[in-house]
Amino acid sequence: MSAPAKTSERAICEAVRNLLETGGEASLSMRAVAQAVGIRAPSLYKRFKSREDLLCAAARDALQELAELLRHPPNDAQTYENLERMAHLYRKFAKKNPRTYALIFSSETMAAREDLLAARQAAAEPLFVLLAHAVGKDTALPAARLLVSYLHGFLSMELAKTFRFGGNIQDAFHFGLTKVLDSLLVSKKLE
Amino acid sequence: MSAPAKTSERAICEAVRNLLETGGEASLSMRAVAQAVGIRAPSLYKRFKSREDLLCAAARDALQELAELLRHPPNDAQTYENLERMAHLYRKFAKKNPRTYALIFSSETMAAREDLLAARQAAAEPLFVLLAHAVGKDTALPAARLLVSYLHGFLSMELAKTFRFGGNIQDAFHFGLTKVLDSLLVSKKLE
DNA sequence: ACCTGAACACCGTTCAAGT
DNA sequence: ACCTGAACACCGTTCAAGT
Repeated sequence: MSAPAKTSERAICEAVRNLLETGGEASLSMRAVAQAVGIRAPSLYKRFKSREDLLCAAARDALQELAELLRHPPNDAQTYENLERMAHLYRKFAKKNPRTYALIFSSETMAAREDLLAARQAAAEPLFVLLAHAVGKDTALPAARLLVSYLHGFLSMELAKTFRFGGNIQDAFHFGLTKVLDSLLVSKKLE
Repeated sequence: MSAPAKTSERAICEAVRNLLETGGEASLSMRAVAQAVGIRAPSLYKRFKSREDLLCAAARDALQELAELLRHPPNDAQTYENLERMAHLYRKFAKKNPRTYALIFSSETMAAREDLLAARQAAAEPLFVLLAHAVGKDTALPAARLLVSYLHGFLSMELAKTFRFGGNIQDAFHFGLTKVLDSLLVSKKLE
């Protein structure tokens, strides 16, 4: 006879993300996660083959949420404004889920995990499409790498509290974003 | 009678960095570090009050090395060329010490550690000085934040193997760097 | 002062046993 | 099929004892 499932993969991912944001990685023991969803640690291994697998599932969950967020820009606006808007949505997501955001990019856990690389790629897709349309296929790739590098770098440093000389951080973000977009879309913007 | 010191803080930091680069964070147990310098784990606590302290010391060590590397640009060159050169030195350091580089910026361990924030600031200082000279005091801060965000973001993604669509990565780095520097120094460059 | 072995509470993971 | 308690090897850390 089947023991009824007390939880679900979905609920576990949610619990992981909540625990992570509340208490940091240190609070993410298998026992703590299990308790949060009302089971015991060994049961988690029926659904995830290791702790790393569990964290990756939570990261994938967050990446899907991010992809969703970026998927539907209002397409009546200019390319430039759409890119600007997506950048601010990206920042908003990172600031709302700082530790999950760090998890997504924690190289040690995540590099070389095919599913996660694909999920990151999917999240970056709408941005890539906009850029391809704006700068042409030839430069779309390096252009995307510039924009994504700036976004990730800024957020990474902002969340790690590396910006310590005051000044308005929001303004600094917008300043850099404008420089990056301008440098990529100069000709486009003048049309 | 004093038991003679079998090792030094210096040697321990070196061992930590070697172990880290060789085997990743997983191989960085207190027992493994101790063994690498010929002592037992409890002795490490005479010098560092916790594992986190030990990792921070290694990170500080690496940051000092980076600061040294960036400290002496040939000042007969143009500001633009100096910035370009520093950016490539920064990338070279990160690629040579990928896991140590990740450690330096691992937010969870490192945020809010005053000594590390100061060390990061010291490493960024020469870059900041060059920019202040180039764009003026008013915009030096956001300009530095843009450049540093780009550098860190690009390296962070490159080391995490996030760039998966081929294309020459070195070229992409230079492409983005040129866009960033141009957008900041347009007027300067025309002089 | 610095080093050590023994011990503590904790962790990820396995496994045989229950329903 | 899913859940469980007991057990394993490991970990960071403490401490009393050695020199």
